[in-house]
Amino acid sequence: MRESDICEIRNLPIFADMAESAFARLHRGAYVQTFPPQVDLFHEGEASDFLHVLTAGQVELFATWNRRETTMEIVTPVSSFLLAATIQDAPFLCSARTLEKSRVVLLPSENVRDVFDEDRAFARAVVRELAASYRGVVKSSKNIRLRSSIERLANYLLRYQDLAGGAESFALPLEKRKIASLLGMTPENLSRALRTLGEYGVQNDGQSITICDRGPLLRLAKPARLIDDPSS
Amino acid sequence: MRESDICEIRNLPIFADMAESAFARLHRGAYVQTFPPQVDLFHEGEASDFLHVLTAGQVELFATWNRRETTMEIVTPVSSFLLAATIQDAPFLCSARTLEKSRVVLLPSENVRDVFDEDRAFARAVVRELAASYRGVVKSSKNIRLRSSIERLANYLLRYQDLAGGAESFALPLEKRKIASLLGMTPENLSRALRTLGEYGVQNDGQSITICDRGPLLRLAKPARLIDDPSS
DNA sequence: CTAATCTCTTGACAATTATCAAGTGAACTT
DNA sequence: AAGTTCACTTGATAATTGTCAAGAGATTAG
Repeated sequence: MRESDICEIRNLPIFADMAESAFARLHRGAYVQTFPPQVDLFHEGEASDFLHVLTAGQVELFATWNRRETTMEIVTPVSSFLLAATIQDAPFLCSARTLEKSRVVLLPSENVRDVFDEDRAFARAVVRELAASYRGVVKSSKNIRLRSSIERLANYLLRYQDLAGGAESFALPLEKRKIASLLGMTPENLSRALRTLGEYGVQNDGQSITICDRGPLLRLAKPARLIDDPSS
Repeated sequence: MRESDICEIRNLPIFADMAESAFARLHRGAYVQTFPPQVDLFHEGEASDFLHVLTAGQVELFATWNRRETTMEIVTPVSSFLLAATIQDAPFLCSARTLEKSRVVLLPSENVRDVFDEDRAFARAVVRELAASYRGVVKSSKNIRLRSSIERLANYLLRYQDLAGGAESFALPLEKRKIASLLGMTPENLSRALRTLGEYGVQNDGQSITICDRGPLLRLAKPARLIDDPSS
């Protein structure tokens, strides 16, 4: 593992506060891999021998059943993923593939479990990270259960406008078919929903979205802190 | 807090391995409450000052948005709930109400966070419990995203037949409208789905379900370890 | 440059799911 | 015992969502 990779992940909340010696034990035997786009990293059901940290690129976590597939989450740098499977030493519930050229740091799961017992700061950070992930999935579940697809889309657009600094126009961060899958709908349905949102002040051209007036969209979306705010 | 309550929760995996002194610090200032059925315990958005442990009865965790409501989980004894909110010191994402007369042990959240830092066995148990909860929500999310309502119902029935020891006939563990809400469907829809399952060997009379032949139902439900097995 | 591939869009249609209204039967209240 | 309430069921209908097919436009490979 190169010095630059070590530095990069060291600043993550999950590693930031731990002792240097514990961090060294954690990344002993770790390695880094670079993948081209559209590569499968692992498949659901496999054993999770490494905690993964994405340092560059984009990774999709998806699940399959009966020839159906759904996007569970998009991982963006710099963040860890698969913490729960690592802790439990249990098989992955999701599969993963790169969407862009990606760089992944792999920390042996055994190290994670060992150092968890030895370093309090790390233990605290791990449990906080896990609690945050848990709350993230619960929010996503509420989103799917309580809202129709057009309501989910409206909230998605508002969130990404905020992330884009509130600019009237911004680019969608993903292919539309991935957005559709993430929102639990078909690409056809997404296409039609975007047209319908024209009546609510949303203009769409390719990957570009323009929201001329947030008012109508907000009245439709009714964003709620306990569903849409990632920090609460 | 009475001696019997202390014993009861002490045997939970989350408390079983910790030192006696740590356990004592944990339940200092704890108390126990008994609630009649249909009582609201707390509402989403409120601060989580206590880790809850249900020792008797049944509690529903539900979420609301825009006058809609959905059941997120049914808590059965003996188990803890609200661990993630406790750890993060963050507001509840769900509301809770009793479905039966229930007994709840309340452990101050501050104690949980403090003892987490002091007792390794407890820290390990907390993180494992949280990881298990996380994986539970992910499975539930896969269930909702990848399956139609009748497929979810078919899997639900098969699971409860197993829990009932595999007997041909067994009683539903909840009111049908709660089952409907848990499965993300309306009561009307559940009623019709149960009729449809008649073609798959399911007989229903009130709270009683009889599955004369699991074959057809299994072919419809296609249960998967990574969605339906709570232990994997 | 051309052909092939792929995403996105649109239309027609089908399946799924929800809503509204009414009726039945059981449990509970007075 | 009679009345009330409530869960559940059923029918009719509407809304939502998915499927299939075809075509436009962009990108990529040769």
